[in-house]
Amino acid sequence: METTKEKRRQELVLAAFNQIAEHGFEGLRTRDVAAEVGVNIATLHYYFPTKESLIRGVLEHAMGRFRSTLAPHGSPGDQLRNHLRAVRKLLADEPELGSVMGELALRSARDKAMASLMAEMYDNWHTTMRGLIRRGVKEGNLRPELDSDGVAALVVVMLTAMTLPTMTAEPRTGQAMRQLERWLGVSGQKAARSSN
Amino acid sequence: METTKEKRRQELVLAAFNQIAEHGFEGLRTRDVAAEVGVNIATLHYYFPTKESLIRGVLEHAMGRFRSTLAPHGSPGDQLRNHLRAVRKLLADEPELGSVMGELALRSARDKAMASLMAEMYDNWHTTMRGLIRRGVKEGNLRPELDSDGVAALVVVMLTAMTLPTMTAEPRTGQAMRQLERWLGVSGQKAARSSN
Amino acid sequence: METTKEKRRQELVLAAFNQIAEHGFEGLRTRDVAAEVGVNIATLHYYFPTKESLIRGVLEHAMGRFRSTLAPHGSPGDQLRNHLRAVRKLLADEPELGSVMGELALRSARDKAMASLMAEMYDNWHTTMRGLIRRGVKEGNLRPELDSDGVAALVVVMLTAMTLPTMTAEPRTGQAMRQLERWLGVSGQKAARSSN
Amino acid sequence: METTKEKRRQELVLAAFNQIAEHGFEGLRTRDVAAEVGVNIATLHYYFPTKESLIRGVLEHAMGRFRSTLAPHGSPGDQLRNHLRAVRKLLADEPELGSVMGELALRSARDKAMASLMAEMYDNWHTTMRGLIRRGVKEGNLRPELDSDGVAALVVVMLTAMTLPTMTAEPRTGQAMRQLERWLGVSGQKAARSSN
DNA sequence: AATGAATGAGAGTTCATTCAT
DNA sequence: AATGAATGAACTCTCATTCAT
Repeated sequence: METTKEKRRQELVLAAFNQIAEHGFEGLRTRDVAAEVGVNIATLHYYFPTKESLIRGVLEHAMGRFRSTLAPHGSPGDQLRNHLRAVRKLLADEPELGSVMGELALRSARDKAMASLMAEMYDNWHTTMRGLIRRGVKEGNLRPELDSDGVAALVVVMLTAMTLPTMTAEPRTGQAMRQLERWLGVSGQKAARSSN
Repeated sequence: METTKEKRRQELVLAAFNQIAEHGFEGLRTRDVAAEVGVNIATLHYYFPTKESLIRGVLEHAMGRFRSTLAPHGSPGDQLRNHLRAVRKLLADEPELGSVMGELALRSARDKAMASLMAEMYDNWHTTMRGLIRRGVKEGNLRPELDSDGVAALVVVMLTAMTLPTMTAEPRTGQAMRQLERWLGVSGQKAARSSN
Repeated sequence: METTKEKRRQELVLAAFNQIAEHGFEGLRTRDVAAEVGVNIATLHYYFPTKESLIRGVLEHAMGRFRSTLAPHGSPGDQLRNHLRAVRKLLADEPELGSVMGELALRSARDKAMASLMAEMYDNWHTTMRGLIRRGVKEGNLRPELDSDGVAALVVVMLTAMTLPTMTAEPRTGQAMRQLERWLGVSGQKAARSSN
Repeated sequence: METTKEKRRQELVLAAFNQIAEHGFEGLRTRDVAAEVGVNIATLHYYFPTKESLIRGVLEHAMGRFRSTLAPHGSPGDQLRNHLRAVRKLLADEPELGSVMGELALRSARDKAMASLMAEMYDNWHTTMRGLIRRGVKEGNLRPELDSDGVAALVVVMLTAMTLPTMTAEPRTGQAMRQLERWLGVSGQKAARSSN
């Protein structure tokens, strides 16, 4: 059954994800991954012929976790603020996601295939942010003087930085986020009707 | 000779640094480190009894590379801008430094001793930035509305993000940096007399 | 198949036994053990996770070799004499057993787990001997003046001494054994109906 | 100075002796020996070119420790009893001596040079014991029916057995010794006037 | 679809020994 | 007479991968 097969693959990817979160790539052992799922090491290789292919699966999974942080509801300003907060909440709720993304980011420096996947993701992200800012400025709910490219870049960099475990430590991240919101002019409460 | 011994230790640390930059912790092999220096693997263990102690040496070295980026010359605003630029230049000139710091940051999540060293460094950094901003505001060469803690946090986070190899890719970093300078109000050229 | 697995374990234990007999613990190399069986070193570790666990296997095997030397047939005097001779024959036929027991005895001084196993074995042995002597005296086929505890101790010590390779050298051992039999009063020929 | 040199050699031998007693040959490390004396490992090699030569030194030292256990005073029976007790006392006072002799005995199985030294020692010992017994029997202070060769062999075997750490554990050794004395007819107190 | 058994290649670490000083 | 520095050769143990079943 296709479904069963896909399910097992997913289990293995999740287990690998957890292992990377806990021990880093340095400590990733295929045997431990198999053990966490409760299958034989040879079974893992049945689904993922090489360790590398398993890691590819983890990358896809990790990137997918961020897809929900961009909800197309409300004004551009709202969307921007909500995105910032959603990312922050996601990393607070699943700190492992930060570690794993960090590991993947570092690894991409040595892995061309991975690098191009990540570059593509970052480009999309940057473009989305820039579009949001432009529309926000045009529609009047973001400060008019904002340089859309610069701000988009800063937002992406900031959010990425937060994936680093070193950074996750409060209160620094919170302070930095609030300052960013202030500068963006989206710092209002919850469903912000903020107009500046 | 003390010097000779210290020199060899330094050679080994540098070689390890390079290996980490190139292959990550995942691919760090003591044998390759020794080979890069041109000594036997047993010689490496003569200077660093364990791989772990060698890594500790790399951490110290990497942190030391950043010490020169804070020069106590000029107004607080100048110092702040110069620091931003010095860090960026350092990472541009030595991209390996970014990778290695990233690797160390990730590793610190699993290594208590390393974590406390890094935490200490970040605290000092934050405090220094905050002091600079406060004095800049008081002396009138930084915008008066700046929240020193928030901005200091944002600066630290931003600069840290730049160590990630994924981020190093232009043009994003440059754009983000310029935007930050603009918000800080230190974006003037060279010896900035910037008054905003 | 359970049998196959147990068989391979046994092969490895036997090979380790031989290596210890030939080279002592000092010269025991896991690689040589694996090679003697004709398997890869990793295979050895598949069956015995550590060298220590392999040694434990050797200890059990060696102790097991002695179990057959106590046959519950005949009068206590017969049993005693037959035991003496069986041990001596065993050591004569398998001199390696002596070396290995010697090595194990020495090692037990530094290995608590091993020490307690050996202590238990010696206690059982002593108790068995004492029981034999007591019954022999009571039933009248051993000299009445024998102190069961002292004699049991002496027998155990004597037989143990014979495991030392230095001692194995004839004619000393034979002479000592005959003298012991004489004192015990069990020196008759073969199926001894000895009455003294 | 010859004396100084000899002294240092002796220090090293003693340290090696201690190390063997504590860790066996298996755990004998030249570096630890040098460290115990407080000299550099290269210095050890200046006095003993190879580990083997150092071990030879330990063998000589250990054998020498037994020389005092044979005092030519009193009747043959006295001498015999005193010898038994002196050996037992020596091993009780210096249990390390037992371990080391055991280690040496086992090693001699693999070391021809060592084997011949030990064989020679045992031959001398046996001969001495036999002479003592013969004279004791002739002079009437040892039982007349004793077979000098058998008894000498048994005595030597018994005393050797006591060097094994497994055997050192009371009360077995004491019981065995007393039984031996009883059979020999030398079990009287102190300066025994025993005539049987 | 799943596994037990096996392995080649290599990992970090150790150790007796050497040599220039 | 003594040492710091260096090394070759091993050592135990690990790991991703394979394959017959």
